[in-house]
Amino acid sequence: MSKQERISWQAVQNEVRQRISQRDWKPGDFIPHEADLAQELGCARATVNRALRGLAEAGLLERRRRAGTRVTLNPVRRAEFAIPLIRAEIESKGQRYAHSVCLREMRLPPPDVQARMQVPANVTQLFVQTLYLANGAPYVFESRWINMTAIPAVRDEDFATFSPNEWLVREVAFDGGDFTFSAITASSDEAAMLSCRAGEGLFVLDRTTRHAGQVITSVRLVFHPGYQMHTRI
Amino acid sequence: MSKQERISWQAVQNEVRQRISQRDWKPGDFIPHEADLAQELGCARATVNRALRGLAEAGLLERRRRAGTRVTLNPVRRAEFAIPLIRAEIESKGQRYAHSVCLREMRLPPPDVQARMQVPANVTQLFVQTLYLANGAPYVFESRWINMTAIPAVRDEDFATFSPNEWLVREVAFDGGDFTFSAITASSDEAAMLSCRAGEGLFVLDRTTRHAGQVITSVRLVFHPGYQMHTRI
DNA sequence: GAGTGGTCTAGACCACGTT
DNA sequence: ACGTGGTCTAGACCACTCT
Repeated sequence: MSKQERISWQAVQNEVRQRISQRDWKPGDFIPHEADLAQELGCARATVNRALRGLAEAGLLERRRRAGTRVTLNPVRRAEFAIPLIRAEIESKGQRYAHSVCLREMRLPPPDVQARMQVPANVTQLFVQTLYLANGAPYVFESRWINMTAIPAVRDEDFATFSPNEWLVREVAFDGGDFTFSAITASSDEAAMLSCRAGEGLFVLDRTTRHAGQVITSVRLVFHPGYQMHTRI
Repeated sequence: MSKQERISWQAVQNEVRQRISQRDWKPGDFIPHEADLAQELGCARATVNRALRGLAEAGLLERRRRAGTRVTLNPVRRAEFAIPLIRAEIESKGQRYAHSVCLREMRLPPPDVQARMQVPANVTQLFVQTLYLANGAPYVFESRWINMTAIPAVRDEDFATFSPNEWLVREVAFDGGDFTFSAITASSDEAAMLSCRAGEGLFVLDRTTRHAGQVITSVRLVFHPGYQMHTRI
């Protein structure tokens, strides 16, 4: 009797990855059908399916019913970023977290914010500006609009113990959002807030957060000079 | 006879999502075991497993053997970016693509690049600078180091028809990489390349690409002023 | 129409972490 | 130790899509 070794779906993935990597199967090629692969590798078709599905999710394969499975021609490289709480980001670097609310008032949003938030033109919303500090040094400057219609409870919140960022994460459920990353040239105001020179290049994240079809909040984060965002495939 | 309806794993996911969303199961709570859920919902345990695994991957649940499954306390928000070919990115906006190689020479990498590329200190590598254009206007300026030991075939390539970006994607397999996003203040050289003023804030992507444990290439992309990178959850 | 991936089932065994 | 999630199997049917 030959020993019966169980083939894991990870083993199948590795095998397939290798064949692709070694150009056994080239970009654009069709690879064998699930049933054939299962027989060749000595495992159930479900195991092959599990393996190939993972590779397809990773963008390495393209699968279509009836047509078959092929090696992706131009693998779209995808990078995934974790979007942590600012507090968590600072404390994970071993630095001391603090925040200070600079401004908190009801205000009429400018047209672009009205559009992003899908709110009526003549209704004021809550506008909060907050500076976040790491070891006492400016880390990121936040300008945030909060939809008062969607989140009426925010009316009585002064964000002293919980920053707008934390408060919203704790109190409100999210289910979607848009992110835009860009670079700006620091204005004198921004330079003053972040204790840097006017004219420096600053990393910016604009985020709009939704829940149940409503926009909850729209925020711009301007990071200190030298800030970096990392990820890895 | 009651009609036998098949329960899909998506249906199970929706049910679970709803119970979490309705605070039926609150953050931190343990949810029923797979076997119990399967019986309650009238499907196989494998179906429940498929559903819960997906929610765990999405960060909504935390699963541990023996301990059970609980609703994640502070769901980590994740954003996924597609990293397209520069040509594809430009052409997808309906703009005309072009590139021009400004510099191509063997050169000793500076220490930080040596470290990133894990190459010996006294070996020259290929250094290529390329400007990418959209409708004739500077789009992104690329400074790239290519590991000649790993990719000897690049010796005879002048990147006239295929840019370094495209050539490498076509000729070399990747299996990993590091990405760093940041903002810089344009130097006069960079300003000249990108036809902008010195001192402007520019969006920068540093990328190091690996294959089979070797570093293939290390590249810095400096984008034109106003460049934005979008994503959505 | 027919072939391929997508999914469900019922049962079984295993790995691992909690106790 | 023991219980829970993790996985594999063999078989079946279905959905989609290409010809």
